[in-house]
Amino acid sequence: MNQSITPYHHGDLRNCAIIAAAELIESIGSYDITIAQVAKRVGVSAPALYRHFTDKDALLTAVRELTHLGIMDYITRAQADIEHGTLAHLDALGSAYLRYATDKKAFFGLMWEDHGDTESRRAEARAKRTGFQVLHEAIELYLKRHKPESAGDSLKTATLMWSTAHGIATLQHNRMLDTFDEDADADSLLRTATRAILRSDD
Amino acid sequence: MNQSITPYHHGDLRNCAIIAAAELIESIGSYDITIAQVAKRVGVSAPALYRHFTDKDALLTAVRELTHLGIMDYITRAQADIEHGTLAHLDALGSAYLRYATDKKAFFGLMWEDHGDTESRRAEARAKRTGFQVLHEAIELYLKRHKPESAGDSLKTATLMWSTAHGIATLQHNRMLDTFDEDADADSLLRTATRAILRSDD
DNA sequence: TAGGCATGTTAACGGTGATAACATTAAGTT
DNA sequence: AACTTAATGTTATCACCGTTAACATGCCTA
Repeated sequence: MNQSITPYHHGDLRNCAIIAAAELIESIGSYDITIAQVAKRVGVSAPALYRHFTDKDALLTAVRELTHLGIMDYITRAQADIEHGTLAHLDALGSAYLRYATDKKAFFGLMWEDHGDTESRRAEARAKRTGFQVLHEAIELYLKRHKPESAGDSLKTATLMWSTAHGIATLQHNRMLDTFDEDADADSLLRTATRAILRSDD
Repeated sequence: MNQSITPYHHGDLRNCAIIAAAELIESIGSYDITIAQVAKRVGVSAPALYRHFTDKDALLTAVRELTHLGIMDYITRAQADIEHGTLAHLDALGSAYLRYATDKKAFFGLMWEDHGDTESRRAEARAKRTGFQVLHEAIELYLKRHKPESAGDSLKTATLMWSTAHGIATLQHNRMLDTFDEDADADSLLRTATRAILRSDD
């Protein structure tokens, strides 16, 4: 009798709030969201969220975890059908990174945002390093095969390639690539850089 | 009689507010400042600032102009005593960019921040392109001297070099360079990239 | 010197993140 | 089955922020 359609206790508020926040961010194309907006989307009062997140940043941190999963998904798919350690493999990794930055503009911005919590920053650093490892291993494999005398530089080479990809991605994110060169194409730019850094023309 | 120490009319509120905002940003190391904070620093009520800036973003946009002047100053000083069009010249430009990013962390973040106003974005794009032109001309000169057959690629080369410098700068800004390679040195990384992109070993 | 305009003031509004005090339900104990 | 407790919701409220409105002051010009 008089059973309410939505029960008093949500049941899975934490996860639903994270997903709602992510959906909201994607739909408005910005991570400048409000606790109240998220609460409304889940159908709950705003303070209820504070039972599951210490503060707004904690919620955004949870969303950032999703973005790390998301970009790893892009990367994993990109290298699924490609022979590892080849130049095509490196191209695919870079291309996936750039594609994520443009496809998921708001998420890409969020995942590199400067935030306060030092606790979560270590966890995020670890997640990003995991992504970096994929690139590092691919480069290590490439160098061992094609330039064994440079295999010792694989870490520096990987750092440099990530930096370049990241620079291209962020400049494109700011619409600056077009400003500098209206014909600029992020993907081909990165491919050029990859070949220059590896000093390989094939 | 009864002359107030601070007159009712400030006299140069607009400029003082911009400078106060910049000082505030530098002192707290973040561009997450408050209109009230700026007003207090200038010794004026918060709404007074709205006589000179349409909103908070307009004030920050004015500060961003300062950051553009600031980085141009770094660049101009860096190339003052160096022969233009040399590899050392390009190194100096890159080094100045990286130095600004670390010396003026908050300003560097502010100048690349995503903000709303479309009007001011064009002006800022122009300011940034001015900085880019310096790099572009330096590279054009270098290529004409050392690799005349590649002189036609000067624009793409400049875009690529800026992207790399920018990527290194932003990753360092996020403390990610250390995360990837604890021995990473931004400056030497960029020098390596410069030489790879120019395919020049000297 | 009178009046107008630029530029300052205080008061107030809506929205935000966050906390407090209270309400409801689920789960465990006897 | 009934009582207790902890988890998890609610509404009320706070301080702060950006911003606007209404009013005050004082410089500049006719």
